[in-house]
Amino acid sequence: MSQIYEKIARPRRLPDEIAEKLSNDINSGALKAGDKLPTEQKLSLAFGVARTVVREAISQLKFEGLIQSKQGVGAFVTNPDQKSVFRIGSSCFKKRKELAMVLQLQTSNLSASAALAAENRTSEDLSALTELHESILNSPDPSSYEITEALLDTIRSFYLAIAKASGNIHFLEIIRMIDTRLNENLRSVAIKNLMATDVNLIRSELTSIHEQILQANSESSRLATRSHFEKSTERLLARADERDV
Amino acid sequence: MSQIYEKIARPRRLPDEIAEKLSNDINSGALKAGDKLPTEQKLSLAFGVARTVVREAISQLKFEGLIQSKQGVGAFVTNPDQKSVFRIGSSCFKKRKELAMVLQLQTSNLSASAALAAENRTSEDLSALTELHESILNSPDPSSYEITEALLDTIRSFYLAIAKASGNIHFLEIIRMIDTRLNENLRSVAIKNLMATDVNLIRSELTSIHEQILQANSESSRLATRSHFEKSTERLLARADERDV
DNA sequence: AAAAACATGTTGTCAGACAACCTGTTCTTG
DNA sequence: CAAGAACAGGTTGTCTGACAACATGTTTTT
Repeated sequence: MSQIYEKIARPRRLPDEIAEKLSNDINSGALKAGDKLPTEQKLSLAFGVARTVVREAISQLKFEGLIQSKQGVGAFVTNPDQKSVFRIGSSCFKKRKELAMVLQLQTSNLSASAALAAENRTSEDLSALTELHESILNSPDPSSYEITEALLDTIRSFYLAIAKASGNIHFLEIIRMIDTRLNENLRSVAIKNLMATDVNLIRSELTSIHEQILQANSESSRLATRSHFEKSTERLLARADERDV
Repeated sequence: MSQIYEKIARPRRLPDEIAEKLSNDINSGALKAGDKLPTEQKLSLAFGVARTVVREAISQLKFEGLIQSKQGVGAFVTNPDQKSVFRIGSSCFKKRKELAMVLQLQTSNLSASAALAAENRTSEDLSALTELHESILNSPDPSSYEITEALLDTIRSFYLAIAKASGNIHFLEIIRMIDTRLNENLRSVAIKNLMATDVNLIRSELTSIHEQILQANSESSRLATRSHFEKSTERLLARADERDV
């Protein structure tokens, strides 16, 4: 969020590529639950890589819960309800409809966080929220790209502060994860969208959220947050409709 | 859900052990964001295992987003806000308060799913929901452990059917994941709790959810689901208070 | 002084070997 | 003949050593 010029274009490693191919085969149904994977030797031959590479790939998928392996027998695709992690793939930001699903998820979790925050917020949470809120109110109107970028990050921090104030670590973690993925895939769209929006509208929506959490009004916090996110989603999707995404 | 006698006591593999140790060091703060991990050679020496084992462990943590590595330089702990997966560890079911957090998360996501389900349900979704609902209504009252077990699984399937009917794959996946973890860690408590509860109460709550989704009433579905889950949580926590968890 | 070459350390990949384990087959033994 | 033991083959788990690819700091050359 703070550092700039990061994360661009790291070269893909072989294990990652293979893990993705296997993962796709599983998700696409080419490999069904209970199926036995080809042996590591066959896979390494088929992909033309060393067995260690295949093993690292399988190790990742085991960690994710997609695969279980038994020594001396083989590796098997597990039932989908044995997955032990939740992740959002990069492919989920391609189409407008898929993007909408991710935003629905974020909306749901942040609304619930806001409701909990109204009940559980500590004084540190409150001062953090207030500080970010003031910063948003006092920020210059988005004219340049850079200014808008800073505003966006402040708003994102405000969201995360709500998640933290909920007192529920799981909400913080999942919201943070989704925020990260959204930022990775949609940052430029979000910024352009923000530049084309009436910022005072957003300010008033966020003020309402802040106000309700401040007053420890759980249900109102939930509704204000949901309302804000649903509007934000509409704005973003309208924008995403026109262009790159 | 259907198969019995599973999942007990598989021997831990070395990479998993090492991944967990490193993961703990990161979560406990012994390794902070930006820190450089010891080299693979030093780690393999320190743990007394081969470098391939260390590499598999690191590969898992990279996959999780906890670590980034640069060829020729080293491996580094990433900021917590770069994690690309969401997972709930087994430690989150130990204490009553931690369990409550997991249940809050499930409540939030299932409520949102129900609201979406009321809008997006297909006819297949409806028949699946109706069938499960009828099955719950007609189920014998929980007397024996086995009967209660079957009822619990039917109710769980009903929840998952709601998630599926939302039409949002992410809700289905995260709800399924949480359900799996809850079932792994709390199944026996949940069954005993169900045996000690007035099942007609639960039946009427679920009927209300079913009814509202059937009538495509989004907000009522949301509220009915939240209400049901909050009551369920209370019942379960009261029970968990007394005993094993 | 700047650029090129080199040295060193680290991760990424490769190849081969053996250990641990599972399964089915064959052999032994009662 | 049947039950158990021994064996054989295949697969995953671990180990070892080597080299390639890359980054960084040092030395040498121009």
